Amino acid sequence: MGKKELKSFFEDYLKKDSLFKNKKALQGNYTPKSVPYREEQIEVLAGILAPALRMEKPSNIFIYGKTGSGKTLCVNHVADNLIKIANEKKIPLKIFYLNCKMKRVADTEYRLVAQMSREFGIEVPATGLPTDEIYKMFVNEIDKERLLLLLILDEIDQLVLKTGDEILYNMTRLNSELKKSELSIIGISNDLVFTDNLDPRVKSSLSEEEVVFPPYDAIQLQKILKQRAKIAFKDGVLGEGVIEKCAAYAAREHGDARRALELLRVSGELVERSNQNKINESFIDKAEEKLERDRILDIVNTQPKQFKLTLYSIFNYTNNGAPIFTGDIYDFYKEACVKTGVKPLTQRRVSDIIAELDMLGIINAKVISKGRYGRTREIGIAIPQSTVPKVVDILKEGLNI
DNA sequence: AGGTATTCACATGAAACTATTCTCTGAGTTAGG
DNA sequence: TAACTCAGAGAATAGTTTCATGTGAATACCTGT
Repeated sequence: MGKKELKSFFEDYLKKDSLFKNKKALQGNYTPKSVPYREEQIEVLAGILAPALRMEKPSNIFIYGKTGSGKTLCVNHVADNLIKIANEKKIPLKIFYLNCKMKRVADTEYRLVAQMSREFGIEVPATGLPTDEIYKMFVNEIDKERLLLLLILDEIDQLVLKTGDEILYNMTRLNSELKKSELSIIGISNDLVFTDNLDPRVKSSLSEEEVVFPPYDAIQLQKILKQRAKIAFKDGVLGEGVIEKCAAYAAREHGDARRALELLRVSGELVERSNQNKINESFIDKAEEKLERDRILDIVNTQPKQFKLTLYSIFNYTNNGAPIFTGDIYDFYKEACVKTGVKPLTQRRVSDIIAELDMLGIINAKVISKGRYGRTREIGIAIPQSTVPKVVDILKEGLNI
């Protein structure tokens, strides 16, 4: 694009009306005024937490539900209202929201407590102190005066997966160390069977109350989408059947409302970019493709070198149609290491890396037994053919091949 | 033929190690009184 | 003597290695017919 055309491109862009009235309504962190189809859960939550306003410690709560079923949204909704009232009535209530999946923020015991301490204005170093030391600091700080603490731990299953369940035991035990203040925990989990392999002591004290968020069905998703679309888009932009299709796609994926909204937003963006002014069904397919491609490219881009090398080996090792096994990949990988001057990892480690790549959904790696010929993983590529070349390019670039 | 014992090629687990980043502590050093 | 510097000990964390144990089913090997 030449200089002149570029200028007129931007000018044209400005002249064009946007399809969007308020794009924020379709973005992940948007908080709508009401949460449809979750009245029941909100009511239950409110009921459990309400004693906080009388300075009585609310029960610990455990919340289950698949991704995009409105867990976080509802909890925050209730928490916001609660804290508003508490502030009005001058009740010493504090609510923390921590997402345990956030890398380098709250994904270990130390960091969790450190993060909470920071919210209280205590300077805590990122490392160097023993964990019980910062526990002590935290306890001292919150126990200075009477205080009710509500700790919302989002994606708590990830935390336990990484660090074990004693962390939860410690958290629940904190109450016995606190003289004046009290602490309640709200755990949010995507994993429905998460508590099954939890220490029974932890389990019973943590899930005094349980709230389940069932997935939305297609009809409910439609209503939600309509509500948001009304805020987000200008009138007459949405074509026939668009909402329905978005809802159907998301319903297929265990009723993930977040995904449905994302789909709608990206469709809108694609339409805008192609200089049209109406969203029709075909754009939803394109949007889904784009979302998926972006997700993959993003994952691939952010992997560490050894993961990239392993992935490169998987994409480049061909056995003309025959199934591919861990051993094959490891051999290829070792050669690739020699070529790129990287010190090869042990097979043990590469095996783990393959398992992790499988978890990320880039490859399929199924453990199979070949009988007399051993037990291994059968590896296949799990991304659409059309994105493979692009991924290989990224890998080559990242590895200087 | 039917049954069971082996065996392969890794998977899976646990522990220990390496390297980096950061704190704390106490010994040694410095500079001002 | 107070303030400063700096090395050494300890922590947390991420990524790995080492060592040990587990495992599903195709084959090898029996056994009795």
